[in-house]
Amino acid sequence: MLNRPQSTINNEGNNLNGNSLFNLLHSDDALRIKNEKATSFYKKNQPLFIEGSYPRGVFCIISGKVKVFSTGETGKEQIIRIAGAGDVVGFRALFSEEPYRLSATTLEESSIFFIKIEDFLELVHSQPELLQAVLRELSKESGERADFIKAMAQKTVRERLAFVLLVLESIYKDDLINLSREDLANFVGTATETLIRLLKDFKDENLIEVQGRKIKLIDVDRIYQESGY
Amino acid sequence: MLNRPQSTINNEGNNLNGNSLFNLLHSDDALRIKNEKATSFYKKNQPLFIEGSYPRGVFCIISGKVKVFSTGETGKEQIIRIAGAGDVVGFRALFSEEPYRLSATTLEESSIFFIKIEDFLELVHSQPELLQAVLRELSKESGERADFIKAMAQKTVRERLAFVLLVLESIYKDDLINLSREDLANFVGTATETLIRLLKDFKDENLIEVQGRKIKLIDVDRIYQESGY
DNA sequence: CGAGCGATTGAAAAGACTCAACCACCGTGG
DNA sequence: CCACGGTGGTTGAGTCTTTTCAATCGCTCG
Repeated sequence: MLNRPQSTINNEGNNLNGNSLFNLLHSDDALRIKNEKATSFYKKNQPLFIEGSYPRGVFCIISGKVKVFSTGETGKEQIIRIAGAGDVVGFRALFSEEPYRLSATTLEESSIFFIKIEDFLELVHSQPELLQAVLRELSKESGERADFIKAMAQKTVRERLAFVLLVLESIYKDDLINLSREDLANFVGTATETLIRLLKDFKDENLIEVQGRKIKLIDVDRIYQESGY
Repeated sequence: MLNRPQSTINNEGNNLNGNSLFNLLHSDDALRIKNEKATSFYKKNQPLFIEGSYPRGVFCIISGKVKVFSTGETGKEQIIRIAGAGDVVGFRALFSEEPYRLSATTLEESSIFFIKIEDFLELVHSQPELLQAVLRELSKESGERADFIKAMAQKTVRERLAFVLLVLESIYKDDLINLSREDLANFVGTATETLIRLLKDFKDENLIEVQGRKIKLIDVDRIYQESGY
């Protein structure tokens, strides 16, 4: 069996075990009670935070999807991560004493609970497992980003698309991948037109099926091969 | 005055204040005594650690330069970071319970002290400031890497070269930048030939001066403009 | 129905890479 | 002391991927 990059860029890997950041936060009783009220519903395309502003807390995604991105000088977004249910977003900036470098926006209706910065930091410093989880998550993120840098520098657009499709599959799980062509292009790091042409190639080669804007992976093994890993 | 990206990719910013990871480690008396013996001299091109192996500790660079990189399927290296005196290398993997994703190799004769993983972790968990520094450093690294991803995806090679030259200047400080053309290309994320041609352009435009393999920045402000930030 | 946005296609241009050859420098060994 | 070989640096030319720009299409919404 191929060793697919399921734990890369997104952090699905952690969601399965109880020690993930999300699970530790979510299973905290006091916090949960507090958060019965703190859980909010977000419509599509609502921002959680914006590049340059200062962090006020962390966001735990109960359901829905969020894109985390940075906007270039030309206005083009580079998506760094797509987060889904069980992911925690926006905790990096809490420790760096800097404003956010990235923005986060919902991609679909989402249910998200918010933990205030004071509460979060207090928890982190009072629960060793939580601290451990934060350190692990941060480290993992940093490592994955190094891989991403290499991919951007050395891989072709086609290879990156294959890779991104696999990552997205692990985030969308049973659902079909459902992203605008532009967002998909901004994740792969290419022009929208190039992305569309490559998607068509993939379809012609029976690697994927396309249903409107939705994408279904047909031949995962071959897509993996195409990703060049 | 332009706001140059001095604190990006490398971590020079921290070296000036006493709370940097390096300073906290270096000023720890017990550790320092222990490390009188643990400080080693490395020749040029000696590896500190290699992608895929398991971490045994962290490396504090007293003097010299180290490249941190990942090797692609084709054998081409992508340099993620160049570390110099006052930098700490190899601590990310300690917290992620993974093998190293990156390799590190000296670029010149270096003097480096090594802290064993047990000692390091014990210190981190007994000294709040040190923990704080680790969290800050990890966060900063992750944020910088997000920027790097965007640069790779959206900027031209020329812009990236300008940017990398500024970063390198902050690492080489008073010295001239002294890297092989290949390493420079692998940092910028381009082919060696392309890099050489662009360097020539920069020279013709009086942005830099070239002395053998060494590079001197002449017009920093204009280089900054060229970087597209 | 018309406006507007996202998706798609085509054609041309540009940026960057590859390949191949050549040069320059340097240390080695005869 | 000098020829030799090797490595890193440089140049040229051709190719290819990817981008850009322009135009069209299809659909939804007011």
